[in-house]
Amino acid sequence: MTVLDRAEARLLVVDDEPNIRELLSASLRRSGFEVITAADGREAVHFAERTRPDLVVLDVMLPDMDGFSVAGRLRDVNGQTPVLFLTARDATDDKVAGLRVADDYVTKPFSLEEVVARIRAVLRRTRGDLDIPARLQVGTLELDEEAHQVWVSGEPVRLSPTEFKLLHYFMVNTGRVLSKAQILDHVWNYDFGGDAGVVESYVSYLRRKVDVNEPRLIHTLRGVGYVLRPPRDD
Amino acid sequence: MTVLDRAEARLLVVDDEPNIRELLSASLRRSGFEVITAADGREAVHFAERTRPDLVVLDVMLPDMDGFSVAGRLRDVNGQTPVLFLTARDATDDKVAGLRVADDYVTKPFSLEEVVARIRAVLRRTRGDLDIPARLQVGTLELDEEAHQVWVSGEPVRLSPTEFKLLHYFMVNTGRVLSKAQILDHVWNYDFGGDAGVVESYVSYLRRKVDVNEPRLIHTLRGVGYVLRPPRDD
DNA sequence: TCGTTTTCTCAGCAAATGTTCAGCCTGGGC
DNA sequence: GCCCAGGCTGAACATTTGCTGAGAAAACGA
Repeated sequence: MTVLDRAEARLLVVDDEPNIRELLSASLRRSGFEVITAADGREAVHFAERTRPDLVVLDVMLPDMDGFSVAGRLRDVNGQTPVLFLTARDATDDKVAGLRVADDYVTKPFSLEEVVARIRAVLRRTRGDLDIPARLQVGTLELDEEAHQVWVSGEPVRLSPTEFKLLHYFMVNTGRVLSKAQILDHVWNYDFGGDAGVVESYVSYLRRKVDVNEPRLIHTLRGVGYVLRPPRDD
Repeated sequence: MTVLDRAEARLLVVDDEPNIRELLSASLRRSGFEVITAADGREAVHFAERTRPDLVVLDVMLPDMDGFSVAGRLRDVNGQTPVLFLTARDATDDKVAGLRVADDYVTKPFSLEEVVARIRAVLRRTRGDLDIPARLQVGTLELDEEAHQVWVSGEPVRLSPTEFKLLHYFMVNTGRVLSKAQILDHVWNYDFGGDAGVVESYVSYLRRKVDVNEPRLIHTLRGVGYVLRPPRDD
């Protein structure tokens, strides 16, 4: 993902499952964030005190204390740190009880695209962060993250959620080659079991809906992957 | 969720339950207010002296002193700070009598929409705050918050309380995508246990009553949520 | 109190979306 | 030019999502 000279923001990732923690922190670092991790609530509060993160990604279910208490403590310690909750898809009770205090939340299993998008959205809202653009543009292609809308040469285009996420991933990585495996890892949920064939299907859908004019923007690199290239430097 | 350059007003939120305090302060901040919190009467008076809030949201039942005494003290200290009381639904007579001291009150469990609306109304009344519009308009849709009335192409429409709150939430967030969870969290009481199905029902009711003309204003974004979009940029 | 309004749930239907796959196409090495 | 692995795409199928009408239950008002 985007590589920046300086970190966009400092994040604290809190989850007791090492897999998830690693998955998230690696991916978020690649997206340009500075990342600190914690495995439980106690650790989270401790690190938050010392490092003053700009945002906390917090699993609702932790071994020592539930996420809401942690969020409360964090806010006691560190003013109005925004919190993005991670929660199981069917955690109905939790939602009712506490998710409203969250600035946003993502259900497990999530896709990395989704988490990054939510983090950016929250930072944009809570800090009015203008370094994080809500609107992307490549050639005649425009994408508004907040309005969840896409235009081709000014004409609105309807995309399904997956199509939208895929296009967004391409646009954030304009000019960078993305392998099918990489795309699968970022755009699809981390528990997706299928093979890279889906990616081909969705690239096909996208081209039909979004890449209709010459010069083409989405290019195939045989044996390597795909690139979204702006016009003129093909 | 409106993002503002400056805070609309400074609020002091007083409640001994941490959950409620967090819920309110997170949500009010998201609505553009600057928020200070206090857990009991003593703290409330102390903070009010120092920070001079524009309005105090005050739970009637506090561990150290009852809300009315607190309100009295606040007024001794800080002129005529308006107060919005929070009270249990089954308020007995003495309480109701006391509530006449309040500029307004909201019963628990409340919906965030309701609290924000009341706060705005009180600020409008007591400060003549013109930054806070009482009338919203989107396309041929008009909503008067104060008169609690809605017109479609100039024709008045009868809405139930929930329908009204939902429409208001849509209109305040024109152009912004709202997920069903988000809608549930803001428009329904915080103790609502049901699922997002109700939202679908109420959107259906609303469309039938207020979104009868082309072009449609309320759009469904499958898998994402709903948007109220003004005509012409679909 | 009784009738009316409102809220909420639910199930059946329709439509959109996600996934797989087989057959065809194509670029590039030989 | 021939071949073939890799890529493309239409079709089929499964799954998910959203819409709506009907009705039970609760709240409200006279």
